[in-house]
Amino acid sequence: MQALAPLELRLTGNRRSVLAVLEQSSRPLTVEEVVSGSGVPTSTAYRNLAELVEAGVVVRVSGVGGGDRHELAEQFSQHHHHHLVCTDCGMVTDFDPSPQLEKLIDREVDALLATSGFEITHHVFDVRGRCRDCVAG
Amino acid sequence: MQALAPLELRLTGNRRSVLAVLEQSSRPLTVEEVVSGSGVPTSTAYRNLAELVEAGVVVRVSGVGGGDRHELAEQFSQHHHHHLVCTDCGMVTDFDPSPQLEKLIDREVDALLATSGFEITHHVFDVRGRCRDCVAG
DNA sequence: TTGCTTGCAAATGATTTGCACTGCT
DNA sequence: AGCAGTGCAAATCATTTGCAAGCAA
Repeated sequence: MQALAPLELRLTGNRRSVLAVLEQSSRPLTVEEVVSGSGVPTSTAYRNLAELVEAGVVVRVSGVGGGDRHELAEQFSQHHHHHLVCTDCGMVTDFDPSPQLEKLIDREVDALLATSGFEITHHVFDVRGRCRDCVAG
Repeated sequence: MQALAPLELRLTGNRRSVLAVLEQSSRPLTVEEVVSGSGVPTSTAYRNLAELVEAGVVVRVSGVGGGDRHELAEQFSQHHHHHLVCTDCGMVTDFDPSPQLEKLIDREVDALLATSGFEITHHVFDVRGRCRDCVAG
């Protein structure tokens, strides 16, 4: 993770820890999960995550209650993906989209770009439902 | 809006007001907007919105900070649609998806249904960027 | 009448901030 | 050295809840 160098952020031990936790996760994490996974104090975790989001290294994923979740921006993680969100417990899992769907989405986004006046940066395709555990429990 | 009859919710003046505000809006509203638009006290607005979400009449849309937004469920509003979210000011606008995209999304969702163990209820396709005002401002 | 609803104020829980201290570069 | 970064505790903000009084069915 060399991402911080070109930005105005020092690569401190705390930030290293926060990024390491996000890097090792296959799903977006809540602040609480980042704190317990990294050992970084809560207030610093909030501050670091906010800075990293601001810098574009991390993205906030809004789940369903229980606070926002965070993951590495796609350019710093392995690949483009989408989210499977449990509307019951709030758990978020990553999944890969089909190339065909992505292509069509890109086309749709281009059309919106032309008509909406929005400066479009990215898209979110979330699928929602109840996860295996919640269905069972 | 006859939606409440079959549910276990009384059609009170407050709920009527809350639903009226949502009905008249072309975009999802924050709790604060619902409160100022309906005159219903904040605590009651929160309670009503939660009940309506529970009953499936209203859906919560997670924007970008500034609290969740709410809109009528698609079966009670005009049509299926998606959201254009401004990552700067949090504004959410509705837009119509292409039928072609919807078809492909449905197919993708079917595939996930088979592999994920999730009981899938619906999908969210959001496009994010900066709105005309924020780009200008 | 009956019990769901309401409104206020107090409680909660997540997130933010002031400030003095620490440690990166 | 110099200033960004840190940690604690206090402050803030959205949201939730207890409880007595009000209203729909």
